[in-house]
Amino acid sequence: MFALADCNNFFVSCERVFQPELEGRPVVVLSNNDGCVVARSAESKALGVPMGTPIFKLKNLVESGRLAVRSSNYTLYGDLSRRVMNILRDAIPDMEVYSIDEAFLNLEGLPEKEMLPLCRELVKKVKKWTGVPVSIGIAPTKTLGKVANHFAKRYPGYRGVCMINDDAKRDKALSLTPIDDVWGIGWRAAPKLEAAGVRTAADFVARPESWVRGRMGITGVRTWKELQGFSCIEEPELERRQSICTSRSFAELITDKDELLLRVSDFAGICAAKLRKEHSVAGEVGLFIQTNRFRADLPQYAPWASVKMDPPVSSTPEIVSAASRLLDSLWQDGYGYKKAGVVVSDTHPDDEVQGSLFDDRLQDRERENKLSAIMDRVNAAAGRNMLRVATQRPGHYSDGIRREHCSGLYSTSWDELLLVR
DNA sequence: TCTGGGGTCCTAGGACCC
DNA sequence: TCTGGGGTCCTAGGACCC
Repeated sequence: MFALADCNNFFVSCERVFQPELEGRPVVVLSNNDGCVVARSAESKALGVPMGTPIFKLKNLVESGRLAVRSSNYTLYGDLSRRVMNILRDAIPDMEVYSIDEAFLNLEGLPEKEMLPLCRELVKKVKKWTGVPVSIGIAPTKTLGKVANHFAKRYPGYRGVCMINDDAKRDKALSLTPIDDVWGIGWRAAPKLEAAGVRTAADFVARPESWVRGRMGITGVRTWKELQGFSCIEEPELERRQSICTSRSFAELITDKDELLLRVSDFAGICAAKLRKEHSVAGEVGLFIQTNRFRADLPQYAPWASVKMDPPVSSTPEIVSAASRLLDSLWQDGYGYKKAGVVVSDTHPDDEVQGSLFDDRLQDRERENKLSAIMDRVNAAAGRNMLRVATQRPGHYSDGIRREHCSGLYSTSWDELLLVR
């Protein structure tokens, strides 16, 4: 059996921990650059605010004081997430952290009658120790755990925990679950299924496997089996990420190449530091730049390019310089750029790098790696970007990114305290 | 004026191998 | 004139997740 622990309205709950005046009010948290709604309190859902709404569409609600707004504060959310996960891990060490606000706990070996009391205790403990409300769904597969979790969240009678542990409960739950609420059924597949008469998860499992396979491929069949209690979604063994992307939208359109280079260099530097943090190197560096796709009145341009790195690298100078060369190749005058991103991919463990036969920069490379290691140490102690490549931007990473409703640095880390203005 | 960021997996088709 | 069969690897794009 799995237990899926999922924090309720996580970003909003984090804001409320330190701003209790937000309790009981409609609240939303916005995406980076204050673009659109990425988290809603129960009260704002009740107001009918859809997920992903661009904030300008909610102007009336905000200005009339009926809706409270916060910019996203990922330092805070990351901190609280870590605390919640530690409490869960303490109880069930065999845990897979699935995202910032949810984790699968493997309950194997635990007697079934102890599952519900243990999870109820966990819900109370997380709330008491961190202030974050969490719900838990218990079931024989991950997909059913999601279903159970929905019920735990929706109906207070469950007191935060719902368990699906026999056929009768499963059938009932499936017949009450709309098909588009099922984990693994996305916005493309759901309308097609509905058009074919599949309105609930129960309708879906009633179809033959071949029908599902023909329309949705192997992934659809997996969901179909999981809903019937046959576990087939494995824990990803990947410790190392296969790609790392750092991208942002900008508050203003950027028309100056040097200005964009500062941002792109900074994104590249962040990617390099992230790579080193997980002891990886990347065999490819990519860059995309984009104009504002919502401005139909302006010319559009959104190119992508990448370059192979042989041997694979993780040093800041090398990745920044690769990104800079890519920008040279992509840049076109006459456009206003709204967003850019650096992606490093084809990652390998840094102790398994194979030297290149034609590497004429071996010595430089060794020096740059040492330099990067020193940068990491200094920046860990003295604050992010204290040491940087000259084309990286000085100042705080949120400069040039809109954050007009940001909450305080309640849980805060040293580097943010140091760099905040 | 204002529309996020960061990932994974699957599939189909082409290039290439013997 | 005839012009196989069976593989792997890579890539781009689609779909999904939070």
